[in-house]
This record gives sequence, structure tokens and C-alpha cells, in this order.
Amino acid sequence: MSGKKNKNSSEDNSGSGIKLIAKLASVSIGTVDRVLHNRPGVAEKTKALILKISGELNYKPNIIARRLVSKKKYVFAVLIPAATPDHPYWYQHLEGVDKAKAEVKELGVYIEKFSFDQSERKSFLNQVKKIMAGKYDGIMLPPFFLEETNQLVRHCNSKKIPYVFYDTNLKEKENKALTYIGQDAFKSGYLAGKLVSYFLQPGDSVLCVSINALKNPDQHFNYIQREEGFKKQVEDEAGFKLYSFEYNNPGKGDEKPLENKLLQELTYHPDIKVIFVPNPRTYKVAAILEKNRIKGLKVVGYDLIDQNIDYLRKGMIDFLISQEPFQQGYLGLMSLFNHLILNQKIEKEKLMPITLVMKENLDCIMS
Amino acid sequence: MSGKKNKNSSEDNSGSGIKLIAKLASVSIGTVDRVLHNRPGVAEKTKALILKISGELNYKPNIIARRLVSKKKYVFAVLIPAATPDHPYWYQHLEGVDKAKAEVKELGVYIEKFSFDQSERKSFLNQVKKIMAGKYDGIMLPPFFLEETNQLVRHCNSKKIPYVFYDTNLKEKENKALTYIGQDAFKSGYLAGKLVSYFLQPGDSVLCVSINALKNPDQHFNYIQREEGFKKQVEDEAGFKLYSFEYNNPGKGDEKPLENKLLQELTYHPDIKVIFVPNPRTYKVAAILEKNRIKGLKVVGYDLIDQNIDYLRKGMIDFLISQEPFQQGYLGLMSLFNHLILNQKIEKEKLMPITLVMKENLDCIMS
DNA sequence: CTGAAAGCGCTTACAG
DNA sequence: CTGAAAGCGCTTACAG
Repeated sequence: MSGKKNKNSSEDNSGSGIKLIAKLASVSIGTVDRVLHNRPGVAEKTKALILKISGELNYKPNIIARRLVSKKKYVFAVLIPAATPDHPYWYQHLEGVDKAKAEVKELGVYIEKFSFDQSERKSFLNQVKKIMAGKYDGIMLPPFFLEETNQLVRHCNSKKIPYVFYDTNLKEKENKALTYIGQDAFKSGYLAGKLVSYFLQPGDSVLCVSINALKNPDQHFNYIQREEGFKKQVEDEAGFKLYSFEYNNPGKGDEKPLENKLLQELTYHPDIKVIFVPNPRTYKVAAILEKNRIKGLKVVGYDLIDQNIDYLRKGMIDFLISQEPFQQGYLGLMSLFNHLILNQKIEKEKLMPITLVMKENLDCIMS
Repeated sequence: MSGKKNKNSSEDNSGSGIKLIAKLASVSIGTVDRVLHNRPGVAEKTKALILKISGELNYKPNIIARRLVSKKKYVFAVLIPAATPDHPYWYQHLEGVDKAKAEVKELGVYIEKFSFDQSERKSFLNQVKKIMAGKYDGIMLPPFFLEETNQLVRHCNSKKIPYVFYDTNLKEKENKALTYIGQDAFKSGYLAGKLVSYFLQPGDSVLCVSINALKNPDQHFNYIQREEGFKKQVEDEAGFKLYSFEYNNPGKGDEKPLENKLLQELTYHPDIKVIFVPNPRTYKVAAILEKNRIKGLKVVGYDLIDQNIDYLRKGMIDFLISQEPFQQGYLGLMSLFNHLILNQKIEKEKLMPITLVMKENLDCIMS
């Protein structure tokens, strides 16, 4: 009567997992559970036997059963720049975060968001402190500010809390991040440079306009690296002249200084045929060109934010490089989940593709 | 003693689902299960009550528990062109299929692959027949051959078996496919045309070389549409001259005729500056150019197969358009899974991004 | 150091 | 038409 299930399968498919092991080892399932979870209170001999059997059986726990019964809850903290009309880039990260949030909720994993003003170092620090004061099982952040990030990193390292970097990478010695999700910024700029070189004729030159949002411009790791990659290709390898200037604006106020500077450069250097903006403020350049009815220049920049998309549609921006912010938010959290809950091995880096977007493939990219 | 769990949560989180409903309706959980699954044998009155309560509770079944206990197995059939050194494009689909396969296996879903020779209509038909003879809960296929696909479609429609198209879309009246996963071929060609237009100077022209693999060339829906999209942009909108020829080769044998034809075109039309190949056989053109030491031409084509990647690296191919074949294989099957097992709503189309790949972003794309 | 029992939320026979 | 019971593979107290 109790023998309904034939045990003639010599397969991988080991009957009923933990129960089978218990039977073969002549112990109870409680004991098996203990050794499988490395909990104390099992005789060395028993432990060894159980490990041996579970090894031979190639035992893999049934995650479904595990999640059904487990009462353990997980909470992740996500540090994320405030998405505002001035910095809409982050809305897409937010959507990715929310998708992950919805997906893991039923599985007992909760995600808390900590928003900060990306132009304010202090605001970042405050949220870092809140996170350190709380009890989180995993943390995800864009390491915008070196000092403050290192505080958090040290805290995580000492408490063995896994953390994930996204959008911007930090290659510091203390960095033991579980993974980095985002582009290789140098390569990204290099690719932009390659594309631009295709457009140019001998004698043409290029203008790079770095429009920063931080009060502390030396902190924009990504923009700096993109510019370096771009410069390497356009100037060093393709041999075109590259002009460049920086413009610093924490988001508010008029852009008259930018306009003046830009027009001045274009007047002095009529050989400029392409303008490159290594960040999402590309639309500001397009707006100035439009306002002053300047045509015949190609504009290449970053990120599919609404303002940029408008100018891409109008033909005032030629190419945008997309970093898949949605995927960054989503995959970053899922890698914490996969690591902590599913016990999966996580790659040290998940580099986002450097996607070239033109008016014509916009809709496909966004769907 | 049995009251350990406080029931003071007036939340969405409805205690224990089916049990709570049973309690509130004063019936057993068996009866609740029946109406939730729309099985017969429940009094209309009881049914209505249970439906009402479950509605008020906003009841969502716990999929984890469901899967743990359910003995129902699902089997999907995938029709996939044989991946061979001549058609390596399909290796990547295969990997996506295998990933999906591994992921759903533990959940009681099995995936069977049916491989066919993409140059042989007959081979496709044979596999279609096998699938129709079997008992499958879901089917995925690239609808390469119209007649044969329609047979399968009619079979599926009458048996209410969901089916998914991938790689190639078919917009026939009988087509009630659950979804289509792949590019919009016309737009894809149009984008290629736009990119090419950026490279050209007035007076330049373009050559389109369509290298087919089917014995029955009129069946290449994708290639035809790409060519049309390309032509529309390059010729109609940008106003460049477009030469084109077709070359038909079912995979085997020498390419001397192709070489002769290509060299002839280039000799007659020295104004040709770009060659466009609307399919993965782009490397064949690159090989001929290399062999004959022809430089200064730009080559744009499709798909990240090894041969193409080699020439991209060498600089003999300038741009490749990627269709994310891995994702096609993976997402197509997952949409069957999500539909059938998770009861999710599926979008009618999942258009793959039209990704431009150059030597410089190759590694990021592939990782 | 070890075992026996209850239970996660559901489905599946089986018995009325 | 309806209910009571067993069980999916695991974890969690609790009792020795």
C-alpha cells in the first residue's frame, strides 16, 4: 500500500530528495536538513555519511518547496538618484527596480528605495547612513561619490552584506561588489568616436561638450571615461581635431552661458561637423542649435530620455547611445536575489550592450 | 492553541488563500478548488458565493504551491532550422531554447526540438506532421513556408493549442499566434538604409546582394522585407542609386558564380561605395573582397555568426545588425510558459531591438 | 546529538 | 453536489 511509487529509477531524479537521503542514511529528515544547512549539532560521522550520499545522489534542493515553507524574509535597499524632469534618466531605472520588486514580493523579498539628489554629495551620504543604520540583506547603489561609497562598502564588507554597483563602476581595492551592472564607459565613448569617424571627411573636426550636473564635477566617473574613450578614437586613432569644453550646471537656472560658449566655439571653428555630448544633457545642445537655426551639424549623445527622444525624432540629434537603464535596475536586484535566495553563481560584471539608437530604430528599442 | 496566528490583517494578504475562502463560504477547500478551476459539479449558488468571496479577497493562487503539488506535465514542441556550419545563425536560437528548457524543467515542463533543413520545404513539412501527430501543449516555430505553416496553424486553432512565431512573422488572416518574437524586418532594412545614407556622398551608389539559401527563393519573407525597407530609404528618400542582384545557393558548392557576378557589378559601377547583404551570408561578400584585395568599400549585413564576426574584427565588414537570436529562442518559449502555466497576459508582438554592431561594441553585445 | 510532527498552499484521488 | 484525507519537498519548532 505504501509502495505505490516504484523506486526503479536509477536516474538523477532522486525520488524525493531529502527523504531519500534520510532513508539511505538511516536517519531522520531533520538530521539531513541540519547537515544540508550546515547547522551544528550533528555527529561528524553522521554528517560525513549524509554528505557522501547527497553527493552521490547529486542532490539539488527543491527551491519551490523551500520557498513555500520558509519564513525567512529578505529586505534589499536600493540607493537611486531622484528621477526628476531634470534627471529623467532615472525613471527608467526605477521601472526596472519596480519590476524586480513585484517579481520577488511573493517570494518573501522586499525592496526599499532610498532616493537622493544626484547633485548633492550630502544627500547621498544621508541615505547611506540610513541604510547602514537599518538591517538589510543586500544593497544596490550607483557609487557616485567615492568617500561615501567607501563608508558603505566597509560596512557591508564587515557585516558580509552583498552589494551591487549599477550605472557606474568603481574599481577600488576595497571593492568586493557582488557584481557591476552597466556599461564599460571607456568603450562606450570609444564606440561613439568610431561612429563619428565614419561621418567625417579629412579636415573636419569635432566638439565635445560635457554638461555636468554635479556640483563637484570631478566626480562624474562615467562622463570622464566616455570622453577619454571618445578622444582616443577620434583624435589619436582617426586623427581628427577634437575641441572640447565643460559646462557645469546643477540643474536649475538658465543656460545662457552654455549657449554663448557653444556659439562662440562654432563661430571660431567652422570645421566642426559633429558635436558629442557624453551624457543625457544632449538635448540642451540640440535646443540651442534649433533656436539659432544652425543646421548641418551632427549631434551624438547619450540616453533615451524624453527630451532627447524629441530631438532625435525631429532630426536635431542623430544618434543616441542607450545603456538600458531598465535592465540595470532589474538585473542588479535580480542578481542579489539569485545570489542570496537561489544560491546561484553571479558573474563579476554584467556589461550592458552599447546600443546605437537612431530615429528609425527608436520604437523597437523602446518596446 | 490553534489560534497562534492572529487574523488581524485586513490586508490583501489573505491569510491562507483557498482555506480562508473555504472558511468564509462555509464549504470545504475541495469545493473552492473546483470553482476556482471551473470544474463541473458545484451548485450554482455555492459557486456564485465562492466567486464573490474570492473576488472580494482579490485572491491570487500561490503558483509555488500549485507547482509543488501539481502532477500535470506540459510538453512544448519547437520547430528549429538545423544549425550547421552553413547556417550557424541557428546555434544561438538553440542556446536560448536550451536555457528556457533548463529553466522550466524543474517545473514540470518539457521541451522537444524538431530540427529541419531550412533549404528544404519537405523537411519542414515532415516535422510539422510529426508535431501534429504528437500531443503538445504549446508550439513554437519560424513560419518559413506558408502552406505548411498554415496546416499547422489550422491544427492548432482547432485543438486550441497556443503557438508562437519567432524570427519571421506571418500576417495571414488565419494567424492567431499567441505572439511573435523577432524583428520588424521592413524597419530593420530601413534602419540599415538610414545608416548607409550617412556614409554616402552625392553621386555614390549602393549594391544590395541577396544571397539566398532556400531552394525556393520566393519564401524568404524576412530578406524580401529588409530589402524593401532598405530600398525605400536609400533610393526613395535619400536619393542614391541602388543596384541589386540575387544569388541563390542552397548551401553547398562553390561560390564562383557569386564572385564573378559581384566583381562584374563593381567593375561596371565604380560609383558603388557600400554593399548591403540582407542576411547572414554577409561574410561571403567580405571573403570575395578580401580575396580580390578590393578596399574602400563599406559592407553592412546581418547577424553575429562566427564568419561575420571574423570579418567584422578584420575590418572587412563595417556594421552588422543583430536580431538577438538567443532572446528569440528564450523569450518565445517563456511566453508559452507564462501563458499556460502562469496564466499571464502575453503581448501580441515582442519586437527585438535592431542593434547596430561594430567591431568596437562587439564584446559588450556578446557578453 | 537525533527524531517525530506540524505545516507552507495547493491538487488529487476517493468516498459519500 | 460535497467533504475529508493524503501528499508535493521542504523548514521549523519541540521533545527527548
